[in-house]
Amino acid sequence: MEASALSRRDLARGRRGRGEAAHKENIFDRSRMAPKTPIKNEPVDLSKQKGCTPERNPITPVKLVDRPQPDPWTPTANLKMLVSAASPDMRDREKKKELFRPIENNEQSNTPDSLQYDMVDDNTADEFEKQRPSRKQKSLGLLCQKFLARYPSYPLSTEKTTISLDEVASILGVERRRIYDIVNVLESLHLVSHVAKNQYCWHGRHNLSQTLKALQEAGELQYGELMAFFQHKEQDWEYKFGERKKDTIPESQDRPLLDFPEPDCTSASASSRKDKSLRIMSQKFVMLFLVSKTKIVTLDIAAKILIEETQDTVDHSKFKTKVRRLYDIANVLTSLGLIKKVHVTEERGRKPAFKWIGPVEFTGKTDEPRGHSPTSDPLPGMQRGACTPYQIHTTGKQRFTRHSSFNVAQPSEGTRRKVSSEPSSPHQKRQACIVNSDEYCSKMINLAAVCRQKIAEDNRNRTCATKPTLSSGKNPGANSPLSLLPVPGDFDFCVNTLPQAVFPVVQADVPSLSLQNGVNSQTLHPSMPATSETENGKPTLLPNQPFLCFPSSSLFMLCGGLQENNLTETLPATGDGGNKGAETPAAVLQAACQKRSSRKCTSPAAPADDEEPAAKKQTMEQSDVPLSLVVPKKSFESPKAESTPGSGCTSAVQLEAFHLDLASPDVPVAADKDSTRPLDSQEQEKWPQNKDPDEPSPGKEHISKENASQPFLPQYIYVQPTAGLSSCNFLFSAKQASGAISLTASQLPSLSVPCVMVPSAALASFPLVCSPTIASPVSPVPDGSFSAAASMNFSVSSLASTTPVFVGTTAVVTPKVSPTPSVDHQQPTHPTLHLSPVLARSCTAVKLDSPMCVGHPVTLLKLQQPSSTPLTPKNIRSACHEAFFKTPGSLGDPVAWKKTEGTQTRNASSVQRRLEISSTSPD
DNA sequence: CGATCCCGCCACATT
DNA sequence: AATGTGGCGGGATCG
Repeated sequence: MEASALSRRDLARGRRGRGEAAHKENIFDRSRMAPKTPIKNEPVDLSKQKGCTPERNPITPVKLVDRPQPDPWTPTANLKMLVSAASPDMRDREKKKELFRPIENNEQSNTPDSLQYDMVDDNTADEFEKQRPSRKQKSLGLLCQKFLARYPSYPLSTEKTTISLDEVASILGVERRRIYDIVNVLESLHLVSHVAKNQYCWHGRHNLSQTLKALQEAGELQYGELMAFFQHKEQDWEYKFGERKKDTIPESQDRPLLDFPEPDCTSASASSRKDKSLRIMSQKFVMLFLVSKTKIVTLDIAAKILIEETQDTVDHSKFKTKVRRLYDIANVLTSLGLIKKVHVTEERGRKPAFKWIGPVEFTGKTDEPRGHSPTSDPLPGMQRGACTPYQIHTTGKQRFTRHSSFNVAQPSEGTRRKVSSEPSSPHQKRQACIVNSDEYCSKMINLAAVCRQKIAEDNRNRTCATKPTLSSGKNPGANSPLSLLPVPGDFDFCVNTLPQAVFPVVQADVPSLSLQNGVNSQTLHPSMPATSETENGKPTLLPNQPFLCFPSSSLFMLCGGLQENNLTETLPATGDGGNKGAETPAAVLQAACQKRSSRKCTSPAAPADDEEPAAKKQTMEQSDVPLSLVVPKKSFESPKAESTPGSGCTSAVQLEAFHLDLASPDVPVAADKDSTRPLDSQEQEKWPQNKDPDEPSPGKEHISKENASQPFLPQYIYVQPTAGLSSCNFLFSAKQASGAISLTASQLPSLSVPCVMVPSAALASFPLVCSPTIASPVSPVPDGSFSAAASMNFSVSSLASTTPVFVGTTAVVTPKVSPTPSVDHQQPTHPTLHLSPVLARSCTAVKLDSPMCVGHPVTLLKLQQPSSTPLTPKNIRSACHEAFFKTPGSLGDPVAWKKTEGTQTRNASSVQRRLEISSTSPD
């Protein structure tokens, strides 16, 4: 009866026609149950639907769980009954919830809803009409509130509440589909976990802080990387990358990286859909908030970011779709009280945005790998690095096993998960994945924006380093590819040369130059394997080659010059700073770097650091501009469309590409280089490229060739590790520093190019490390993780410095050696960067195998700090961090990577993949 | 009219 | 093949 009535109404309203048929799912037909209550839910009348006559009886066996049949609605009848019974209660809740709602916009909507609800009962159909109408009542946010109302925020650990989707759907009177929307978001925050088919386990908010923290960390890292990537991308890469990426990325990596490596199950294989999943989007979205200083994220920005694609412009439709999804997510988050809707008025106008109103404490998180961070973590243990997230469950309370936390955790994942009871649900896979590398673009964007803001502020505040960046002009000398690194003097980065080569910098203190020098000095030996490792599988470092490691952010810097361009584009919109153009990039870089470095490094170690960081922080905070995230419009994207769909992001790919190159020199590399060149070229040219093209490693060769061919070559190639890999990023300077070259030439032509590895995770924390050369090629270690860790460690320890370095390609830093190289990073004076003294202090060469890198063992120079921390590979959490991003597997085996092979890029962003797929459809 | 976002088709994943 | 999941976007509502 009612149903029909309802349906009519609906129809009348014009609801979408589709409906008619629809309702397959479970709609509750409460109608039958209680005629009168139209209930909030909508009454969909199933009856008509599809032919079935629902009315048949609602009562049917409920499918609650099973839902044997297609006609769900009927089955649910039972539920309905329940519902009906409950309905009053429900209503109350709802009302209450509404109250809750405030979170969001609060006020507004409530009343109506509630009223309506009430009305419903009383009135009949007529009223119904009234009632039902509003969409609000049906809104996902309201639904979510209802949903949440059913479960305690902090359930006793003992009791594990299982949630039956069908049941809930029926109770709430909605289709199951809607419940999925809610649950997916909740799952991304670990409030629930998917236990089995239709079954979810309610965890409540116990882990929320941990989760958020993890997300924050992940977000930072990722972004950082992205940023770096971004730059690259923008610069040259775009196109090239795009292509490469395509190649590489797609397949292999995809998401695997982060995604879900779930603990056990996951094998990673499947994931197809999941990538996109709302779950992931949700996490990313949350990350945006967490990394945003302002805590405000506009929808469009978020959408852009989340559209990994990179596609620029891309489809408008896509954008729209993304936005729709974001609304869905936002509604749930709002219901959770984590965000609220706000409007940001920007240049362009007023834009819808959401502000994070949830806990931020963890924000402070430290991520540092190193030690436990100071920050207060709620959860003990967790924090360390990436691990934390995982732990979440474990940590204390929890019983819930099932789900996974972020993928990241690989480590234990399995264990944990299983723990729970679960049978195994196939579904396990799904866990939330944290972002992956994919989104570089988006991240980049964000980061850029953020950085930009920061920078701007920073600039204001401090002058020091900032600007230099891009301006390319700054140090010509510096320009050298590596030079970048050096720039900063303080920065952390250390350069070391290998035994042979040494970077003056390091030792000297000032490094800035060192890079350059280092470069020069370095010798490469022909060997090269470094790059080549890829091929082998093991990476070896080149002995002589210099390496630089720095935080991804740093990388950013490196690209700086390039970036600028890009950045500029991207950033433009933002108003804050004003920094747009050149500065921006730099700023960004700085910011990025700083942050990280500061955090990580922060520590006390470097005096200087404190200052700066603080300043930065301040700035950051201040900057709050909501917009921070604002992304430029698509600027970044546009250009390249051609390249590939995925082009934008490529970071991950790059790495692979990189590897590939080594392996097979041909192609890709060149391309990259080309692309790169442009940027740097100017400055770079100066440098002579000494390298020889001839020899050595393929990769190098390419480079060298290019160099040769082109004088400028300055570029770096950045490889992002993205996914799995370790998080290392490599930068290669296309051209080396002249000096390096020279040396090289004689010795190692092949290698001449310096590489920079940056572990993403690690990076974050520390500045850079450059090792000019590495000593032995170590075999790739099994523990890739370690390597990463190791690197990190050292870096961390050593680097106390906070300051980020900027490297602008162009501007970059001056080579100048600063007087106080080491220590004061900060001196205002420095033009650009500061080196961290620490680094300078001692760099030891360490060999790391970086897993990331493909395993080849790279030797990093370690800086010893005063305290030298041992680098054991493992120890560091940095490793964890890495892991965080990566899948375990990746970490572990370098080899695997290779296998991955072709892909190389695990990095590739899933997005890209998708894109590609779509367009191409690889699969 | 733009912002929101409900609704449910339909494809993919899993069983 | 059935069913669970959930991407996706049309188009209805809201403001």
